Amino acid sequence: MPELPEVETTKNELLPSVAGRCFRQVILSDSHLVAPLPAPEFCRGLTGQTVEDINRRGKYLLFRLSSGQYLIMHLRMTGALLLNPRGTAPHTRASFTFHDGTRLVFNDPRRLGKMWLVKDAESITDKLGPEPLEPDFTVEVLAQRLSRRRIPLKVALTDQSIISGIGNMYGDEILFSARIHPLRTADSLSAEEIQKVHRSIQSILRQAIARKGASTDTYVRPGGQLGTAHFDFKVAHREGKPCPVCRTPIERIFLRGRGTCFCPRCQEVRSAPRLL
DNA sequence: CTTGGGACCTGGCTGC
DNA sequence: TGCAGCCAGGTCCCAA
Repeated sequence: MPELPEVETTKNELLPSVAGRCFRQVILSDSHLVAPLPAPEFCRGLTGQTVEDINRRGKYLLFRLSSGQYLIMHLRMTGALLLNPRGTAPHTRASFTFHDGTRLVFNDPRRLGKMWLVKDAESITDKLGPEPLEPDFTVEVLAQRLSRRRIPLKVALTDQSIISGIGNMYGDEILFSARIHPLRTADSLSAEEIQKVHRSIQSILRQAIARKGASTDTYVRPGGQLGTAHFDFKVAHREGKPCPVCRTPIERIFLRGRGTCFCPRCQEVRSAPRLL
């Protein structure tokens, strides 16, 4: 599932082939993919515009256009962007052809992905919490974002309005790296534990970006290559397998209807569990 | 404030 | 072998 490292990789690898290119033709094969304009107006509005830059905010990709508008994309569960794919990808939802012949394809088997053409990117991203890899995301900022929140830490880490970019699998990896139980409430952490969570957020995400993301499911890089971050996973997607540290079988519980994997020995509930 | 559930969506897996 | 039914989880929305 595309989370921050996958979206960051997609942005980085799209940029050299897309920046400075002008849209010649836009074809939508799935009209409910786009908002707020109806599909025909979306295509017309994009045609003739040049991509000035691509940025990432949380799990969103922001294409800044020559008109000052933004083309915004969210890959949700199974979306992927492909550059000049060979043949016809089976789940093509949108196809963008640039003036120089470069082709960009939005592929999405489950059709949960979304695209917007808007004047103001803020209208889409304004509810997102801070970027966890930016220099202003300090330990103090994390402490403040988690304070007075009586929700499980796992739920807090994956709440896009508290911190942006972390999803289910990296949330599990971060908690294992910090050796903290996913059910500990966000407001129960000691200063030392918050420090550990902060370090883990940055190291897990940075390492995953260095590995070009995790190809556990449908995620592929724009050139079609797989990411390799999932080879580093210690708990995510590893229910029943031995913990790489202590060999205890990895457990899986449900939080907010989402599976959460952790090591019951390395991530013991020590103090102030409150939820157990 | 919090939790839980449903909705969206479909390929791939399970079990009969 | 075939097919119904479940599962995956990012995001939003609603009820309690």
